[in-house]
Amino acid sequence: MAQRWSDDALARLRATSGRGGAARRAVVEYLGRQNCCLSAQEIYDGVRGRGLRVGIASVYRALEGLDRGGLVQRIDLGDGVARFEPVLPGGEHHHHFVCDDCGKVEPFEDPALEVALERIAGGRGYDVEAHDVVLRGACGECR
Amino acid sequence: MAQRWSDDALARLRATSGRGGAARRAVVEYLGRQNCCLSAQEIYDGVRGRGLRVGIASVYRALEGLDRGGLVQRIDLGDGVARFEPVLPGGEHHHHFVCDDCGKVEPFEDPALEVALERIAGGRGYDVEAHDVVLRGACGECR
DNA sequence: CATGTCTTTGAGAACGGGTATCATTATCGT
DNA sequence: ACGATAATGATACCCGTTCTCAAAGACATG
Repeated sequence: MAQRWSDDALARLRATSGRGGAARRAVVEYLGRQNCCLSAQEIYDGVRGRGLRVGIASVYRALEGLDRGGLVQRIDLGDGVARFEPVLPGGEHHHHFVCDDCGKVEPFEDPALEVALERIAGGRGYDVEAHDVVLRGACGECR
Repeated sequence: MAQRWSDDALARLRATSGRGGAARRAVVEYLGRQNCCLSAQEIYDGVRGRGLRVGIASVYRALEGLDRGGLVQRIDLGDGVARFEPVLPGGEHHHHFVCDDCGKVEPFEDPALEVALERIAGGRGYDVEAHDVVLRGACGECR
């Protein structure tokens, strides 16, 4: 599935952008292997760790393209660092719990929450396209 | 009510910090007069606009103290700027809708959403103390 | 009220994530 | 293989936030 996302993302990037590139490919492949959000710096370190000489600017450029195409979700956990994670084709997605104590980030899913969010989207004059939910507190270990 | 929050916040700050200060008082009073979130820069400009010579560092210091005491909520709308708003004593609070087009920020309340969030807090191993919800899309005017 | 101690304050330097710049490199249709 | 042109990497830059430190202010005491 992750492989699937990477291939799909690369194909769509090429369709809108016209030309390929090694840095972009490295970022997409690295991102497709993860299952939760990563900061640009983490992606940069991860890709560099494989011996590829990519610039941090290229990481941001790739992420911007992915974000514009809806292939990646930008997540803000409140620490001033943007994180990114693949948007899976099925539409299912998760939210995040952040431990105030140890800083650990854990994903969670909750259908009832999604329903409540959908209702809000429909009920107001807004045209809601995305929603971010972050829970904060103490995790099981730190409690 | 706003007046009430300011007085309460100042009293509690003094209790934990031991000593008063003009900058802190100015920030708290300015913040207490608002009804939605403000950035540190907006608070700084607002206080300065009243002719008070306060430093931006003092604004951040006051906000940090208020945040530690749970008197203010830190809100991250995803644009890299932290915003702050008073936490009202009743416990009622709202979330935010951000227009991707014009950047307008509107508060909204939704009891059903709160219920869903409460359920999550209870159901997992976490000890949830706070939750942030941000909806993004096109507002009524920009649609 | 005057004094002394200790906290707060304001200005500006420092820091860090993210973006812009620009010469160089790589891609891909021809 | 060639050439037009987009992508890349290093680095300078921007801006929000934090740190530093001397000066000013607050409070207890005499």
